[in-house]
Amino acid sequence: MTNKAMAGQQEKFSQDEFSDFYQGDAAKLGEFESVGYLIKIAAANILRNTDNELQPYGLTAPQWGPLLVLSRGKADTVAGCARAIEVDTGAMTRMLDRLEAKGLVSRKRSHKDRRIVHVELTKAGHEIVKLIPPSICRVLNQHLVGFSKTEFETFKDLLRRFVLNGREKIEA
Amino acid sequence: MTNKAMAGQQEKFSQDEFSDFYQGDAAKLGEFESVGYLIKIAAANILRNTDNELQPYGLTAPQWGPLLVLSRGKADTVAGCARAIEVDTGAMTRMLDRLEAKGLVSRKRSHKDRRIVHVELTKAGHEIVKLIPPSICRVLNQHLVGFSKTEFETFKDLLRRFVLNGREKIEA
DNA sequence: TGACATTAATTGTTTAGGCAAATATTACTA
DNA sequence: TAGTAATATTTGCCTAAACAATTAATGTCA
Repeated sequence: MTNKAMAGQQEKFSQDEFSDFYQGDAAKLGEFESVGYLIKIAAANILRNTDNELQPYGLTAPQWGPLLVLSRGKADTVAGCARAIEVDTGAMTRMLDRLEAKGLVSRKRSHKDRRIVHVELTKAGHEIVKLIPPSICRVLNQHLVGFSKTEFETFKDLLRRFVLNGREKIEA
Repeated sequence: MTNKAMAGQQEKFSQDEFSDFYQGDAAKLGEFESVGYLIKIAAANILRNTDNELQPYGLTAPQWGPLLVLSRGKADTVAGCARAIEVDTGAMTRMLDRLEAKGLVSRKRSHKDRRIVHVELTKAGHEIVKLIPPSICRVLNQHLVGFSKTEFETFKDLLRRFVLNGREKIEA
């Protein structure tokens, strides 16, 4: 593969490891040299393209998240959905308001624990959920045109590490 | 690899190139296997961490963009700033309202072309701009801990291609 | 048991962005 | 030159997310 494997013998000497990718005066922060900018733009583009894909179904991009979470049984409460998608519970309450207004989900208070509100897909919700994954896949595959399988795996690996690095900082 | 690669002999030698990274039923769309999800989370984390860094200066994360654009002379009008940051001109108008309210920028109508409103940094704006790049750099470097220089370059390359692929679709 | 902490859900307030419409001004072109 | 197209800015309306505060219910522990 890369010349990286060659350095494997030294390994722990991090011959190539670095910690000052960006320096104080950085003249390139708002450009294609900045991973921050690139990620921001990438996220915005995914959002727009997904919005376009889902528009025929009357859905916005952020709305597919809760629907899929519910349909896959990953959560069945407001707070559960919020955790699954990593958003505020307040944001989730209002997101579910909108989905409820569209007749896609329904809520009812739990009897066992009266703090909890159970959320479930309506019949219409179940119908629409089927249409979502193909749309998402189309968008993602489009963004990945020209990627090799190895590049795809590398990309995910780098993204995961990037995310986890940042997370430590948050919870510090 | 898969039986797909066998057909590669006919194609353009793209032995490893692929086009179905995600398939119709994809069970992993909201997880660490989805580049869409990863990018969304990455963007959100950058935003949060940058917010924390800039909070001492009374700035939010999205606000540093216009300030830097202005300070580097990349734009000096509302529409120019909007283009530089790739946001709506309506959003930029209101962003500049907020920055103006904080006394960081000022606006005045052009004499030559009376459609245009020129924007510039105030004295306070120039002061605060100096503090921004180090903060951004800290955040990005933190996210990149453990990356080798090659991985860093690879990461940017993949992100650029990912972005450009999606852009074609938008403008289609 | 009673005080205190935790959890769940909601609501208010703010920032932020997208899209569409309205207005004003300038550019282009037949 | 008249009429139309394009550009710049603003505003209205909507979605979305964060943070803080509130309310209600449940858990925990001395």
